Amino acid sequence: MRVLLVEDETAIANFIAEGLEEEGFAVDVAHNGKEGLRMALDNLAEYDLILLDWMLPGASGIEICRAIRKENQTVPVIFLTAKDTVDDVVFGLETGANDYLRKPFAFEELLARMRVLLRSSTGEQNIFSYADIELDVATHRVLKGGKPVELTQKEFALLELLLRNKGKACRRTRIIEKVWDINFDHDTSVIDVYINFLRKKLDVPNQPSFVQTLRGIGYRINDDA
Amino acid sequence: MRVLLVEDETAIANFIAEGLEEEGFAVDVAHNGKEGLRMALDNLAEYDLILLDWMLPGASGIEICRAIRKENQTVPVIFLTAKDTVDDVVFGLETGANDYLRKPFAFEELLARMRVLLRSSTGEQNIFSYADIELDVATHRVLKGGKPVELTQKEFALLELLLRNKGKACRRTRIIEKVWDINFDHDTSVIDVYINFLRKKLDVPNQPSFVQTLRGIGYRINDDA
DNA sequence: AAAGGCTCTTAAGCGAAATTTAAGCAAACC
DNA sequence: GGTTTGCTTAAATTTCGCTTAAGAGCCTTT
Repeated sequence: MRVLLVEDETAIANFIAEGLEEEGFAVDVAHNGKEGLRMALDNLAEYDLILLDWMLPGASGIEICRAIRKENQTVPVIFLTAKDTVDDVVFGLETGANDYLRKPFAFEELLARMRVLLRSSTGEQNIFSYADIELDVATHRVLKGGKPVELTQKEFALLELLLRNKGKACRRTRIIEKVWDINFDHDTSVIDVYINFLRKKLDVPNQPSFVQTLRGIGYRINDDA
Repeated sequence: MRVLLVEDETAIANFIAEGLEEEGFAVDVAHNGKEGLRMALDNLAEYDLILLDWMLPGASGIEICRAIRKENQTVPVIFLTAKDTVDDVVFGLETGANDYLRKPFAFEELLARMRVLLRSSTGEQNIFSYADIELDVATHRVLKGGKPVELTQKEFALLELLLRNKGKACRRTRIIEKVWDINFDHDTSVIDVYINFLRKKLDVPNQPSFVQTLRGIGYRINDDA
């Protein structure tokens, strides 16, 4: 974990830097605003977190924070400053900082707040695909070759079922149960009709269909892509 | 934006809830620990942010926070509490909270800190836009082609939800839950009416609407601008 | 206290789109 | 070649969203 600390008072800078190093962080220190700005912009991708004093000779912490946010929306920034009115805090946070500690602060609290910001958030996705067809359950979107294809509810539900079972056969009775109702009239041709709708929207002309017909059983999307 | 507030002192709870509602949040209040725990776990996915008092009858804020983190790693949690030692703060943050405010706090600071957490859960932004429409969460204003457009709370909340999810489908049930209430009568046409209001205020006559209807699903603002 | 205005919600008719049915045709299997 | 099963199309039916209008609730003004 690499941290950039911009702080002009040497005593405070050393205190924080040493404390963080003991905790296993790699710390770069900038002792004035200009140096801080340069270091931040030169190696922005290298830093996992940035600590900024507000009042600095050369360039203020606010300016540095704005410059950082222009380049990189995600790297966490914490203000450490003696400016302690509510307006200061609000202003600092609106500039793009993720947290704001009023001096004097306890080192332990700084550490705890840094760890909060470093806890990585992992967003998971629910995407199923075959060849150049992609279906995103979360956003309810289907792409074909990168371009959006508008599907109706039933079309989407049917395609989702088939893709979730890629490589496996989907029996007609199971399709009826999952996409339509358990108590759906069993001799109907809705499935055929909807398979036809999907093929019209997703197949490439004069090419084998993306979904195989299993005569007497149901349908299957192959496993090969 | 839907917020769960767990706070046993009625006066404080009302003060915060009303303030947040004026800012356009949908707020659910739990008045003791047990209720808070139940509400949090029952509808965790619906909340965009959770505010917890520490000392509560029934179950402590710490317990609630732990239970939340067991289920969901990402929803932002802020402690609001009179426990003000550094050890308390560190302990609270290590339990999984994202921020910690010592009582008494300024409402403005709470708001600013909430906005920090809400923008980082949606990509570090306070301004959302589509084509010449701009929505600023911080100032609660909407511009169309640079000119201010007056929107009501509900209109604003709906537009914000749609813009935060630009490119994604917003399902009707999700819209009802986020902008109206979790327990809102589900067969109502409020959504249609409000979409209509937004279209009247923001669309260009004889041009496709800024928001697409996804029949049977909900609405979407496209990704292309 | 009444009047007016604003926001939010409900309800109903209309029209368009989605879904289902039905029927004739084509392909596969025996 | 006959039978079964699936494909395709068009028409019938149903659902869903759009649009209006109107009423309830609340706040402000007089």
